[in-house]
This record gives sequence, structure tokens and C-alpha cells, in this order.
Amino acid sequence: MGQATMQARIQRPSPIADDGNEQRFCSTCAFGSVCSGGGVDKIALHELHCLVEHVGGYRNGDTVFRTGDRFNAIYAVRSGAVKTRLVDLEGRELVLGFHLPGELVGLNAIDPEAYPCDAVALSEVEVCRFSFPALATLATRMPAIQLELFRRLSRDIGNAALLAGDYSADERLAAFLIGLGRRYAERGFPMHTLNLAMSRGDIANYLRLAAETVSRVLRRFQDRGLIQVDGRHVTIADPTELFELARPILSR
Amino acid sequence: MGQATMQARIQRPSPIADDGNEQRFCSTCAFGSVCSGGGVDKIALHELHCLVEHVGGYRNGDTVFRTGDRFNAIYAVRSGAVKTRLVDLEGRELVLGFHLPGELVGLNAIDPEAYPCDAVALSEVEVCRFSFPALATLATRMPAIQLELFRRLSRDIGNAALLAGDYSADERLAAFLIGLGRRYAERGFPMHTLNLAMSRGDIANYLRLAAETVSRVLRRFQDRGLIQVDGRHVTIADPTELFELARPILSR
DNA sequence: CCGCCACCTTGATCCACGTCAACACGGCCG
DNA sequence: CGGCCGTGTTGACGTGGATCAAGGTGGCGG
Repeated sequence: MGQATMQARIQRPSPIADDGNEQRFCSTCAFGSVCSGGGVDKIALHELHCLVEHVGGYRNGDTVFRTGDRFNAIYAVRSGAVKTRLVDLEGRELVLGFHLPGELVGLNAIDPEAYPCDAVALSEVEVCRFSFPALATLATRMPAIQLELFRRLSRDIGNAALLAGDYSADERLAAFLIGLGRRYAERGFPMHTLNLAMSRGDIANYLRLAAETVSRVLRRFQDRGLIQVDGRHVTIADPTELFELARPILSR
Repeated sequence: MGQATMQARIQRPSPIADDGNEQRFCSTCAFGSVCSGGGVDKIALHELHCLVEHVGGYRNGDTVFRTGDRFNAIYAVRSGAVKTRLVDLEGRELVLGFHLPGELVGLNAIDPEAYPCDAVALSEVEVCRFSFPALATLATRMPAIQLELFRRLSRDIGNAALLAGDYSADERLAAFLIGLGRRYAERGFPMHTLNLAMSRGDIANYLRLAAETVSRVLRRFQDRGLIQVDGRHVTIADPTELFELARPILSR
């Protein structure tokens, strides 16, 4: 099963955020909960809406920002998928994470004041760009936005720690698939029909495994009836059993 | 070389933050940079100083907060050392991090609104307690404090990702020692004379190694003349060489 | 003082996963 | 069309570090 076929399949039900308007803003956007959560005055919402800058046209392999670029904005993925990665001195890649529509990228750049990693498009990608100084200023006037930022940052700390444990390949992969399903579901997409935007190599790299191991484990999962694999299209056939495997990681 | 001997040795040059005052606040405190950085008006500084609550008297093994406790405050270590850890369903411990004087604990609890881990004293410990709602409110009036919080959160994301790579035992341990030295140095303590507050088991657990491996690697480092080991007292004899070992991790 | 216990060290064995190698597939381009 | 390349799969083999086991040390309580 080939690569381009899969690519096409990914695009079909493209997880794209709607454009929203000043009252609803982007419905799948990172700040959706702030805006739709009520209690947010329309003036501030208007300001948030004005603040954002839509950037699109990235294609597979394009970089949204690079390691060392001066930090001045955080990004929310609008459509497509983005990976963050760093490349060490020997040229080896280290994938830090994948970012789906509605998720924020660049939060780890606030402290060093320079992006500590590259953000690379895994497909056609559109993003929202938030000037960080402007966002921070707005946050002082809008506690709901400040809190949402604190929350997102806090969550990322937890997520980063998830992978750090010494888990088996099976546990890692199970947790990865379940986690991906949940994140899709959060944005209103089917939970058990995954269209992976990333290659086996990227997954392996992210999970700190060899690409061959990822292949083998997926095979084994399929043989056990836990999932159906068809290239980059994965269906979770037995969610409870898969979750059971992932429990050591997911139940923290 | 015994355990209690080491404990005593740790206490001697106890890394305790001074009490500060309303103009200087705690000099080694988490918000030291905010306060001493100028541009902070005295009224707000006064408020920050009022906000904090000093809590002490923790002894080795005491818990500052527990997994599942409702989140309402973040803590700054004033003296001693604290580990954060979680205990999985099978009762196995997973050490998330060590916190030295001046460092913040509990930032990963903002999002779940409950502490996702235990914070356990590794020695006699004193902390500053900051009510989070009060701190967040203050942050809306004091952009410098807001920014400092954003920074701390952002930094923790990066730190959490450091360990996640698939590094060798040697690399991990070298990076651990160098990192510890740097953090001590930040607070004005000697960089190459480390008094470990934590057991080999804790270090191993934190680095995702077996305790036996930690012993063996430390032995090997000593045989190579990189460090001097005497129980929990470690002297870095060859910083440059040790750093070279840790480079794949530390130079990100 | 003795016995227990927590911590640390060292050696022997084992195994999960990485590495190496070979091959299959489809896309793309000349 | 044919060659090439990126991606994915599968098998054979090697190894870093976990695990198991045994012993050493000092502190502390009885």
C-alpha cells in the first residue's frame, strides 16, 4: 500500500477548522473553549479575533518555524498536521510531538525566547499565528485567556512526561493510537478511524523505537485483532483491549 | 560509606533561601528575577510578598501534596529538596523530577486542576506556598509576573522533553550530574561539589535505569577519572569530559 | 551489644529491542 | 517504459541494560 494513496486518503475528510466569526471564532480552535465558554465579553473576543493572522499554503515538508528563530508568536494548527522535531549535531532527528488541528505549537519557545525546535508540515497545512506579546497583553485584560494559556502550558508538561517512562514498545504504540483517537474525537472526528499523517519513521522516532519495531508491533496488534492496518489508515477494532495495553501509560 | 553520614553532610551547607524583605524578597526565590529585575512597582511586590505563605517542618519522606489533591497552589522550594513522583496501579514508583531551592513545584497541576503526582521531601524541607487563583489575579495586574509564570511553564516543557530521548545510561547520568551542578550554581552553590539529596534508586528511577546500572556507571566514571564518588557526595573532576558525554542531551 | 533494615555494590544471566540486510511496492521523472 | 527513490515489511543477529542473586556497610531500635 503506497504512500501517495494514503496521502490522498488523509485529505478526503480533511480535519479543517471552520473560519468562525467574531461571535464563535474558530470552532475547533485552541481558544474555542474560551470563546464558547460564555462570560467572555465581545470586545475582548473581537480583539482576539483581530490578533490572529491566518497563514496557509504549507505543503508536506515545509517548515513553519525553525530552531533558533527568534520567538515572537505561537501557532494554532487549523488544518493538516505538524510535527515538531530537533536535529542533533550528528544530523539525527528527534521528533518531539505531533500537532493536530486546534492544538498549539511553539509554547516551549516562550522561555528560551527562540524556537527550540523545527515545526514541519506533514501535509497541506494552515495555521493561525498569534503574536505572543500581543496575546500576553490581551491576557492581562482577559483572565479567561490567561488561564487558558496557563492550562495549555501545564498540559504540555504532563504530556511531555508521558513518553518519558520506560515503557515497552507495545505499551507505547497502544498509548499512541489511543491518544491520537482521543485527540481526533476532541475535534469531532471519528475516534477509531485514524488517518496517520506521519510516516512509520516519524512514529518510531517519536516513540523512541526503531521503525522496524513499529512495523512489527502493528503487525502483531493486527494479528491479535486489536487493529486493522492498511498503510497509514488504522482502524481500532478492539478499543478496550488496546486501552488495557496502554493503561500503564495513560492512567498515569 | 553510610547513608546517615551523607544526610548529615547534605545538611551542613544547607541551601536555604534568605527571607528577603519587601524590597528584595527571597533572593534565591522563584520570582527573584522578577523582583530584582527592576521595573516592578513596590506595591505589586508588596502584594506578592503578602501572598506567599511559608510552610516548613517537612522531614524526609513527608509529602507536600498528593496525587489527586485539589489544585489550589503552587510551591517554591525554600530549602532542602523535593521529588515529584507518581505511583502506578501496580505500586511501582515513577520519579518525575527533583526540585532544588528556588524551583517551582506543581505547575503541571494547573490543567488537570488536581495534582497529577506526589511531592515528597527528600530531606528537611521548607517551601513557599502561592495560592494559584491569587497569583493568577496578581499576574493580570503585573505583566512581569505573568511573563515569569509563562517562562517557568515553558521551561518545564523543555526539561520534560530532555529525558524523553533514547539516550544511553552514560549520557543520562552525565547529563544528570552536569544539570544538577548548573542548577546548584544558579543558586550560588559550588557547581562541581554535589551533595545528592536522593538515593541511587531515585536517580535510577528518574533516569529510567536500574539502580544497579547507576552504581555501575558511577563506578566507571570514577575509574575514568571523571568524578569522585563518596556515597552521596559527588565531585566533578573533569567537567569538560563529562559535558562531552552529556552533549547529545544537553545541547538539544 | 546484637539484629534488623535500608542502601549500595558487584557479578552472572537473559531478553527486548536496535541494527543490519534484503526485498516489495508505488510514485515520479527522464 | 524503465530506473530510481522513499516508504514499508520481514528475518537474522548482536547488545545494552534489566533482572536475579549475593554480599557488604552503617544506622538505629530494642
